Amino acid sequence: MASQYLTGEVVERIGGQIVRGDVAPGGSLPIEAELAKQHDTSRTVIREAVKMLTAKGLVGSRPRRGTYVEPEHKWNILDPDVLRWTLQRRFTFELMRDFLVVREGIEPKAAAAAAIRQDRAAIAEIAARLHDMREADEGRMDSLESDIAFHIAILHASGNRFFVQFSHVIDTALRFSIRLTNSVKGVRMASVADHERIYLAIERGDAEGAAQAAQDLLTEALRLLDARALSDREAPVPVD
Amino acid sequence: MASQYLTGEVVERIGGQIVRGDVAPGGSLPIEAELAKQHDTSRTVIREAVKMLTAKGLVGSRPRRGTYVEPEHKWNILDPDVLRWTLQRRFTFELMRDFLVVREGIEPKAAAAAAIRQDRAAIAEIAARLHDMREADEGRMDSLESDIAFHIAILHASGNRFFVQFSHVIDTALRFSIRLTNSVKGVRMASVADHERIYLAIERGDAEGAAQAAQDLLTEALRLLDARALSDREAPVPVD
DNA sequence: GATGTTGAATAATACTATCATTTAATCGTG
DNA sequence: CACGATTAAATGATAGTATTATTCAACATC
Repeated sequence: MASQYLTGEVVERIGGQIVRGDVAPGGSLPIEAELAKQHDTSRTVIREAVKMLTAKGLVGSRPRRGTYVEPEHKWNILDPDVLRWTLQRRFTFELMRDFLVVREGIEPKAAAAAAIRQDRAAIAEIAARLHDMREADEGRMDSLESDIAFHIAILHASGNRFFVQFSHVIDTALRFSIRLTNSVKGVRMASVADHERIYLAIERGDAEGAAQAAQDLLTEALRLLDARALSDREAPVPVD
Repeated sequence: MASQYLTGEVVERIGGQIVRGDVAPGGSLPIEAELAKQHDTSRTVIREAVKMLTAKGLVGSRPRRGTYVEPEHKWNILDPDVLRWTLQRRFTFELMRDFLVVREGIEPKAAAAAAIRQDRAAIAEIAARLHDMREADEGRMDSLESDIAFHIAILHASGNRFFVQFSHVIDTALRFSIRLTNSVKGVRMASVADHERIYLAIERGDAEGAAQAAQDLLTEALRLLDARALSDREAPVPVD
């Protein structure tokens, strides 16, 4: 081996394995030398990979004890990588529901903040993404990407540093969320009109209206999710 | 050097410097060999430290280009370390306000979820933390710690995996937030009674009441913060 | 003159080997 | 059986070398 971005690949593999549950929290990974053999690489690369996983809260390591998986509550699930692994390997309706509840907390607040702040450039960006969504509706653009971009644009327009940072979380999770909700046959969950309501409220500085419109969109998504969860009971693991 | 957990110290130092703004986003850090000399250690340690900072989104590195600071929007500010550095070195009323708005999004939702879920063990934990707060009020316990523990307990009682993960963020940030709001002379911002209202609503399964009580507490905190921001204009940088 | 190609310099990436330190587990004693 | 000393296993740290991607500039080509 020596494929340049090798450390990243090892992080990806081991991180994925851990999140998938190959090693239970509290359990030990093989020792560094053994991991090096398993991944056909040197101990140095393994050490650097383990350090990255440590930074994400997935593992810890002490002399003699070895490298062990941390309890789940220490995992930094808001880290884009960890979140992606989690959604890829442990996708359930329950998790999706938890995520929608978080969005209910964040997005209406962000929309309201954007309406108050009136950052013209940022609002123009939202309009542009709305335009993309219309194009996508007629097949001239990617529907998933433009939908995500619209939601991200609102977070940016809020001017709240934490909301901006949430973009990564929302971005990663929406790729799964939207794919799921859209996959319900015959139902186009998030219509362009619904999104437009949010934009218009922000544009005219109507904080409450923006929050309400964002809330409505998510309430509807939750309703659909619950309906579907009831129909195909405990049917997880799609995507990718 | 050779102080055993050296890598962590180097991460702390370099991470702190970056967040403080010693190197502007886009700018380059010294080359690995130079960093090793500066921190009086080996290149290996520097490499492992840089990898950890990479995992937190603070830096990137490519052959020939060197190690460079990523634009701020790529920083994983929800990472406990990054958040702590940010609050330690860039503490402003604006940031504090942004954080309170996030809490407004999260905590009422978590309180409502806890009221619906009715996890008796988790609710007992909230009661215990409330009890600690009363003790603290009479000087028999640490006020900051018990206040934080109370809020964290609610997040756990929500049963929402993302809210639980938020504990780290809230925990880190509250250590600064509460210290600030409490430092306003003569004003005890978060009274035990206010917290008790939240607990009682959760306990009796009143989702809306719990959300409202949590919301009220935060609204009051915001009001106080704004009032203080007006009085001692642009006066940041306390704590630690 | 604009554009594309080649090649040398450079700085990071990857690997190997070795020593130091910490600490869990074991072994001997009292 | 308790408990301190010993041992050994695993990570932590260091030094040095080989490899490779990237940049930048010189050069050729259109």
